[in-house]
Amino acid sequence: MSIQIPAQRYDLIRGLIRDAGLRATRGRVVVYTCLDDAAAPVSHGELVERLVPEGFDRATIYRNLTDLTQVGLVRRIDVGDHTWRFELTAANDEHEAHGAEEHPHFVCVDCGQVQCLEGVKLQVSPSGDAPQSVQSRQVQIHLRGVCDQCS
Amino acid sequence: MSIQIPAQRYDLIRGLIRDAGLRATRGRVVVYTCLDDAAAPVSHGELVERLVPEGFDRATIYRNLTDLTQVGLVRRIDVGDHTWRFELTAANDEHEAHGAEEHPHFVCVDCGQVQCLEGVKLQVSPSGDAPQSVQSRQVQIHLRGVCDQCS
DNA sequence: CTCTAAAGCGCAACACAGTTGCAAATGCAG
DNA sequence: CTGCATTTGCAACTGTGTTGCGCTTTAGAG
Repeated sequence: MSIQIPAQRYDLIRGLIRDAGLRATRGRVVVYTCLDDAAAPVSHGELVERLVPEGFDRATIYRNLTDLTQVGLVRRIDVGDHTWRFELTAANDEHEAHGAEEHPHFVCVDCGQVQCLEGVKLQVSPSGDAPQSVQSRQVQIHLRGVCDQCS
Repeated sequence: MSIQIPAQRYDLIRGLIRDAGLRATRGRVVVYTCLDDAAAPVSHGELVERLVPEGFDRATIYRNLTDLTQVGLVRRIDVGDHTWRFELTAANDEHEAHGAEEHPHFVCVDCGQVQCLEGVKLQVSPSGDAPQSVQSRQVQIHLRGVCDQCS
């Protein structure tokens, strides 16, 4: 099973990568495509399994993932099993539309799905020893548990 | 700086470990004591750094941590940096430093330091779309931001 | 189209937390 | 005190993540 990408889609993705400020190499387009096709966040190991037989290198896949992460096309998460998983940020563009206020993210430790929680707020006791950044809500809030589908 | 534990405290901890169903070896008492003394969850690596010079072995420390975790004296958490951290469970914490329930942890995205947050609670709106595990508080809560020292 | 500097690639090796097999040492029940 | 199951120390290994370096490719200028 080799990697076949329709020319139109290839060029579209190529454009996304170049717009982000990276050179659009075949490796990057293929990595991006794999993430796009995946239903759930993908680990480096899974991509290696899939792409090394196609002639791509472990290190290249790794660097492409981190490069794409650095320019913001991809998000890197750790669902608790000590392996990084990657997913397109574009696919979850609603994140940006949520408005300025920081909302918590729920990560399923089983399937890795990330979900935004609008109805969950922090309640910081004034007497607390919490850092400034917590008190001023300048923090990312991650809840790790099992999602309804996986439980 | 060597490990000195007052006889009274040593025997107390020894008793806790034996009550939990484990043999109270010196290594286990020392590991437990270190966790008890720590203000924040401790990683295996940190304990190794601390205890190997005292003559303890990496593997022994590792196994003691997992043993203590298995019998419920210790809780193992993963704040997303690919290292396990260990802290005493509230049930047997004489210091009252930790509340009864599982508390949120603050992770500095700069220096990596982890801190326990006692005065921070979740507030889940009943109308929300939050998963069951969130509503029943069966989740680990992580706040990621910059700590006071790093800001 | 051709050329070139910079960016990216492949290889191989390393880093690092976590984990295990096994013989020797030790806690503890009786 | 003794026997023996548990625990330890050592050393080696796994799997994921990471990097140095010389070669190749990309993208843009000419």
